[in-house]
Amino acid sequence: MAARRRLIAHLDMDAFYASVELLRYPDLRGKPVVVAGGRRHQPELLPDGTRRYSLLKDYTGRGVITTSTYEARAMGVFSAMGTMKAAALAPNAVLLPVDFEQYRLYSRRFKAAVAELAPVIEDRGVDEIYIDLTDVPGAQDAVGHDPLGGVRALALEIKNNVQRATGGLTCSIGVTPNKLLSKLASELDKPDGLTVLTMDDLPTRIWPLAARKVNGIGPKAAARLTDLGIHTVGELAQCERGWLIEHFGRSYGAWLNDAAWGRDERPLVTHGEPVSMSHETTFDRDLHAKRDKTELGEIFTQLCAQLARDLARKGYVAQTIGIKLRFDDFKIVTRDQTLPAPTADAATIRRAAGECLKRVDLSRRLRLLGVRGGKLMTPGEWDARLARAAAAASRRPPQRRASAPAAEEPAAAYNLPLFDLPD
DNA sequence: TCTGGGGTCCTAGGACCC
DNA sequence: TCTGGGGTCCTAGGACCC
Repeated sequence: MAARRRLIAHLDMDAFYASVELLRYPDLRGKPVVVAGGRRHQPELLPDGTRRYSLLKDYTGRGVITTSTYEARAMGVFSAMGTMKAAALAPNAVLLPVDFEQYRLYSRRFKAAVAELAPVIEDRGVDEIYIDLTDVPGAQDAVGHDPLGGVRALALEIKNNVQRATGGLTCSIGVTPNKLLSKLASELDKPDGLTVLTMDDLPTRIWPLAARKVNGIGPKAAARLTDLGIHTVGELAQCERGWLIEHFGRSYGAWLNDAAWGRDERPLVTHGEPVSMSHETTFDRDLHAKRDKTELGEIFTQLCAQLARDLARKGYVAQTIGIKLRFDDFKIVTRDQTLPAPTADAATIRRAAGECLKRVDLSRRLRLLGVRGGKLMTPGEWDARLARAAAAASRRPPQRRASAPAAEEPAAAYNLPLFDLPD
């Protein structure tokens, strides 16, 4: 009896946002299409029933490309690229606005389709998931001379189910013994791909890849590796563990060594509570705290109101309120403040965020402003915490009891925030 | 042609308590 | 009076990911 092997899949939807858009605009199929932020490029329905689309060359603004179709990618247009730069490369590509509601709808559909066949799923965002196939019936079976035939058939079935449930969307799947390798494998045969690897395939399939492809090696680490003469995963694997630890620290150095050798025992995380919620916006032009005070104040208040709405809608309160600023030189500054009690109230959030803002030097012009709520909990969790604290206090001698924090300080205790609330 | 918005996790220093 | 650890929370920044 062969030992059970760990079978972890990574499923990645192909050009997800763009593909969802093509479902409702089938006339765009085969054309270079990009999805990018902004509301000013909604397709226009003409009297004769046809649509007029915005083109990339008509775009002005500071947005970036969110997704592009494979036709647009062939012209050098990729996600995270500045939209103005993309327009220079593909001026006649069709430009569509993002519609997260629609993507979330299709996200739920494809995940449900996977769950019908394999219920152990880790959510990794709107367009990708990990799936544990280890204990799915048939996954461990050999088919003919192929010891991985069973899992190959299962993965194909998952792909078909996704396509059927979404009206034709394709995905790419990698199956390997762990999450790290599967994430790499799912990219090897994109789009509409399936790649099944074992540890034996490491030297031929993984080691030739750029180190930057590894999930966890970002632009900074990749640049440092390049400076050290390391470009591929294979070159990284040839580095001594101790040498990597010297250069990258105990934790990250050891991880780099493990990653290059395909070692990763992380389990799937099938549930999770949010840690923070935030809203931020990049202005059309850089704003100055004094000269553009009114405009900034309105945006600031709106961001707080949006955060409050989101918290309430999802049933959370936040005890830490923070702000994020990006200056015209792209430097980012954050400030935050933990409140005596959590809140989802717009005015309370606004007041706390205003306090944070007063601790920042605002002589430079601002490019971005954001508001964040952290230390999230449900109102019930907070009540339970208060009850526990009260019970503990009653068990202590009275002279040692700490004075309970005021639920909310009187408004007069706060100085006027720099960006005044409009009346 | 400059670079979005939503997140998570890690590190590190200082405060504060035992 | 001096010294010292451990543990936890708060804050700021930064890397990374989708």
